[in-house]
Amino acid sequence: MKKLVLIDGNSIAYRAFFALPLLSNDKGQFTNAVYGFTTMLLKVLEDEKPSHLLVAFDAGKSTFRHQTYAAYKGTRQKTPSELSGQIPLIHQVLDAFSIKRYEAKEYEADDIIGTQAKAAAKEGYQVVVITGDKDLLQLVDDQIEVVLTRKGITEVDRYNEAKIDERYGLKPAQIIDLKGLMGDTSDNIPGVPGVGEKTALKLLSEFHDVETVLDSIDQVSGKKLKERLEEHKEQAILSKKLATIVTDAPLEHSLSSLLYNGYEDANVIELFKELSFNSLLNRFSSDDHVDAVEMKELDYRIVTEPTADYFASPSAVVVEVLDEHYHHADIVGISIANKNGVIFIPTEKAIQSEVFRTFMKSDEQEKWLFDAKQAVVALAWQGIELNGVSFDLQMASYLLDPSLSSHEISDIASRKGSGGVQEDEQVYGKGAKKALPEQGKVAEHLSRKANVMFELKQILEKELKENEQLELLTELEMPLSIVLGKMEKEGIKVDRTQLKDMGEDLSERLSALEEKIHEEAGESFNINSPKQLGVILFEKLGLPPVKKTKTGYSTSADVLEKLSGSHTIIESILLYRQLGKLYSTYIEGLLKVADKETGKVHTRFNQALTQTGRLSSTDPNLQNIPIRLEEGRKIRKAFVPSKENSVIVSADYSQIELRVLAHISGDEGMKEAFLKDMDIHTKTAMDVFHVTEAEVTDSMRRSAKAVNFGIVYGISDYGLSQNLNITRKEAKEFIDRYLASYPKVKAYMETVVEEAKEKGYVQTLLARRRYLPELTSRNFNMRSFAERTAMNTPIQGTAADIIKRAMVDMSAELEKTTLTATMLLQVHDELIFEVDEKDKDELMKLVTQVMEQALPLDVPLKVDVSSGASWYDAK
DNA sequence: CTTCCCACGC
DNA sequence: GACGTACGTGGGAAGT
Repeated sequence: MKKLVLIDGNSIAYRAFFALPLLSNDKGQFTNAVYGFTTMLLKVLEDEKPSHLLVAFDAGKSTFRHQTYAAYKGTRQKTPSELSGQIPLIHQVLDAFSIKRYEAKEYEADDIIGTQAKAAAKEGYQVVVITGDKDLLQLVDDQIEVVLTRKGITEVDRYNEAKIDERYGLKPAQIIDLKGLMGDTSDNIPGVPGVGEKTALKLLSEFHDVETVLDSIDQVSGKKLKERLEEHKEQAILSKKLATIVTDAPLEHSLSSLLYNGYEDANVIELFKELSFNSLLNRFSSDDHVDAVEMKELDYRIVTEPTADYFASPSAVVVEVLDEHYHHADIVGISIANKNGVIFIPTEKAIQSEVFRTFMKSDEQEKWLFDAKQAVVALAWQGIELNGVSFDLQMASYLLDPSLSSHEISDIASRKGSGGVQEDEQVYGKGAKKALPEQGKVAEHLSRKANVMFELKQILEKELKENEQLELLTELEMPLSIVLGKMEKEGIKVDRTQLKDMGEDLSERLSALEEKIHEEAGESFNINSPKQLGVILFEKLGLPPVKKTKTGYSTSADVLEKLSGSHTIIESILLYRQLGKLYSTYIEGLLKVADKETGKVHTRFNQALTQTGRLSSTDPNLQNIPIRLEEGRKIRKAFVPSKENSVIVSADYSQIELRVLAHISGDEGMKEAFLKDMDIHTKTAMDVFHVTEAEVTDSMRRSAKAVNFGIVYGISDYGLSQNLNITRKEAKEFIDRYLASYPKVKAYMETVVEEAKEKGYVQTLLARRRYLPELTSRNFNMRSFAERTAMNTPIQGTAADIIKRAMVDMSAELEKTTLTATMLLQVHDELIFEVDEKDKDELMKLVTQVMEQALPLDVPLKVDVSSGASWYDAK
């Protein structure tokens, strides 16, 4: 299908200019309209996938309309110079995208579009017009659609004939009659005074068009209206003529010349850099479109018998693991780049090579990697030790800006202008189609990666230094990744038999419950389907729907809890959900990933993902094993020591975030709580409600706890109101009282937002950064969210820094001692170990000491530690 | 294969 | 006053 997209250049530029704040690049050029136009353009290319494309511009000067009607566009304000200066830049963007643009002296963009649209439709094309100008709706027919910007530039409405009928009750051709009657102030088209949209639509529904209206004035109801129509007859005809888009303007190009063949990435990247469109560069480079970056020749050698002269210090080393589940995964191959050149070694040859193994093991031979943890773990499973990692490109990229969606080598490369590396997805494919290409292609791809890493290391290291983040990388995250790698490889043992037993019990109870629920509902249905459940509850049983989701009734737990008591089915459903979750996610889920022989699960900690600096855990996620409800907590009984005579030890920080807040803000009241080791929620209740410790009621403590919780996670007054089931106003008052009780916390909250606005980012005690461009957003929500994030991230992020440092320290301590103890897991503020019983007491003492001393604050850090035969018992 | 809803942890 | 509201991972349903 041939598809022509016509873009109204001036109209979109104009919209973009007013929709976005007045941005400028480092050369002082204003770029907001260019930016908005470009985002729209990218969206159109992606959504519409045009085979033919044209952007039309107004030539400016005098068109036939001015000659017809001198006052045409007479009231329009002169285009602001900040915008007109951007038009040539928009032209440059189009040139970079190899998109044809056009302007004609005597005609407006509308007329070019009208002419082109009708001509193309005649040839059988599907046509889409992109504009902000409603006038163009008149072009719509069964082959032509008009996409109108609604608010800003991203929100659009798509008009076909049906949609126009729905909106106006008119045929597309009647749009000009509408304009003829009501006029258009922005173009200074007069229309008939006193006739607005309502009256015009009424007249048109009765008489169809301007001419018929004017011929039938005597039939029009309303004396005043009759007079006006009579008086402004000619003006109405003229107005209609002005609003009519020309569809037979002379065009100097053929339709086939609008054929769109895509663009050269390099051209676009170059221009985006010039314009400082960094965010687009990111998005752009992660897109998998059209032509690949042109590649320079790279000299590399496939080596099957590595000799010492191929290795040097430092070397960039690529250890390619195709499966993201890198435990037990095959290594595709290895590439090494250094001063002696670039080589590729097939995996089996590398594993057999003594000289390679020695090189990898050596502490002295410096190696730069991308995701060192993955390499360490994958190699360890192959019996190869990796030491001497002195730079990790992925970690570096993450620390420089955790918000970037990709820290892939190819993306970092194109971001930094190095190019020359294909996306992994382009080389290997994705999903079911993922496969290994011939060795030559793999060798080249890996070699290019290694080669570019050599260059990128210098660039990112320099940026880290400028940010004073190099130490964070080399002294914290990189040592930590080695520690995490060991923990992942070690794994934690789950008792499969116990899980199966629990599973059988659950499964029986679930069947019984299912039967009961179907009985209570009076029919059988899928309880796991929110859609079906909603119909049963709110239609069949007639319960009041409390909340709606985008797609129907909400059946979430908090909704059901509000309904509990109104029908016995509710409680059954809540229990069914609870048990169902346990069964599918935790019993089945864990059994699926537990090694059949060893019973161990080997999670992967993602160290380069969260915006706050925390870790995350996948396959399985061991950071969300149930604890709150006893039923679920029992799952933890299945997590047991892997060795004989050993126990599980759990050590968790008590209130680490609030301690960090007390330290950062320096608030005396809050510090006092921790210096005196008081219960923080009780202390908060005392301070907020101005009562003595003895007077604090359960409800007061619960509210205080919810506010403390809110502070730690950066929730809004709305979030707090939901938590406490109170009104938003009450929640806000509560927060205000809290801040009044802790004045330095209030001051901190204010200054941190101010500073973040100035600098563009917030940071933790150990210089972890998070950029918050939304702080200057005009959208209240986005701005508020950014403000809460600014307050919260230094707190949560510093807590993450602290436990990370404790892990690195603890690992070093364990290596120094003869304790038979292994670190197994981290759950944000908790560390889990396995230890021989004889060393239990010593380990508990050591871990407490290390964790409490990890980072000295103005208040003490407190660690609760306990042990038991399973994770459940270590409480 | 993707999106939505829901639920678990900190 | 509207806006739609901590960070993650994963399972099942349902729509493409």
